Amino acid sequence: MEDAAPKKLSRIQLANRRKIMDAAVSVFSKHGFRGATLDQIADQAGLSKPNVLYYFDSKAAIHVELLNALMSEWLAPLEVMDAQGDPLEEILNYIRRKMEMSRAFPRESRLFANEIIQGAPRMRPHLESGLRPLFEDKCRLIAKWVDEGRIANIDPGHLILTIWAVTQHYADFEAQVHVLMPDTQATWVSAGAHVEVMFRRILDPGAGPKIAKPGPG
Amino acid sequence: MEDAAPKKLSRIQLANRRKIMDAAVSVFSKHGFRGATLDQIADQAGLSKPNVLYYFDSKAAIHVELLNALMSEWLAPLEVMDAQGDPLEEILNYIRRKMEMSRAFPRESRLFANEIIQGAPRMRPHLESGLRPLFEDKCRLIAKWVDEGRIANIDPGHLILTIWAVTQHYADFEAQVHVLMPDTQATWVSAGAHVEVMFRRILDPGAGPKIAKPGPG
DNA sequence: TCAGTTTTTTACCAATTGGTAAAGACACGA
DNA sequence: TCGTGTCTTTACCAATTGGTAAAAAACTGA
Repeated sequence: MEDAAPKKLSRIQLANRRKIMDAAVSVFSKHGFRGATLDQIADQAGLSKPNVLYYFDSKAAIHVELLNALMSEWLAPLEVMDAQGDPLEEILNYIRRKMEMSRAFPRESRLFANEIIQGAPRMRPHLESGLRPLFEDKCRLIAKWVDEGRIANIDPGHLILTIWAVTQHYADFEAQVHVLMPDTQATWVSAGAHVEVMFRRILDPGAGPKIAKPGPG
Repeated sequence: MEDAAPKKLSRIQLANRRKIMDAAVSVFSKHGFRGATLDQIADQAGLSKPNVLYYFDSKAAIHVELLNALMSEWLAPLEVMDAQGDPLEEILNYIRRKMEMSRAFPRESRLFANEIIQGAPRMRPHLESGLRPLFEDKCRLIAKWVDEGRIANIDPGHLILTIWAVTQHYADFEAQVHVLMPDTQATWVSAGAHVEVMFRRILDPGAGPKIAKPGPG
């Protein structure tokens, strides 16, 4: 119903909404939803607070619009994982894309991380309806590859969680990583090499089935 | 100077301070520092707000005392990693301890995660002085094991980061994990098996040096 | 140019926030 | 029993918070 009006946005509206969204990514990712304030967002966007509220109904509205807008972008790399391709390369390409996203969009990664850590109060419906079907779909695909012996035996769900954990860690925990590895640029390079080597070892079917798989038949 | 007074704490003081700390873990881990309020902490502790401030100077004081008190507990599993033991078992035991901590103390894990994600504004000194030396020490140990060929060739620093990322992910992103794997108990069991298999594959020296190591000599 | 619309600013709230002052209730040894 | 120190409550702030009303300004097409 409220989606029925396809009102065109003027040049100014578009520009200001983008300014606000960009500022909101910074502020929400740095303080979480409760810790972020409209004044901070308005400041960073270069607008007055009432002016921000002229474009968005409320602080919560900014937050959900941000999450919704970013969700599909965030899931895109997983969506392109293709049943027709070479299993190892498909998974490694997914990992490479996720690493690149962590490097290029750390604020966005931390925005999601904040929301999830704090219990996903505003995003759970989206997780159920958007993330879960995709997750289950790709789990089935990976399980098939495992069954066919094209990658090593591994739990598909936990594999995906592990990929998220490792790749997003470099963005979400940047502050800590930076303390331990001060040369940021070198860290990203070596991190890329590390995850590549690591997941090759995990997925290489040549290593043979170390764990008996209680498969059908 | 302020540490010079070893004032004994009465039974009541001890009990109430513990109540406050426990409540603070819950509130800070759920909302981050900025998003948490003294009223929430007081409520959850079953005390009035001024009474909470009778035991702690300020909201910030509670937060830093929490982080400081938990820091050493959190690092303990890494400290016990022993140069004398079997490399693979030492590392796997560390991983098992970290998994157990994530399972048993997810709030504490999220408390740290919030602080780090938000830039570690109140914890950076501790990271520099407490975490970094330990991290570097264990990196040297792992590097030695790699040099001796007792585990597979891998970047020690990134290995440790990966262990943190994977183990803490199950606690920090519990809300998301729960959406994707609703049976919480089964998830912890399968997760334990998964990380064990995974890191065995990563570290098994039998796999041979897949990457040329530009070592000395 | 000018009426009509969109955008921005100014001036406000009421509620919540972290924190204080001071009086009152309590504990406990002499 | 009393007095002294510990603990708790009540009653407050001043600042910040998310949000509103309405006037002012800027832009628009004719």
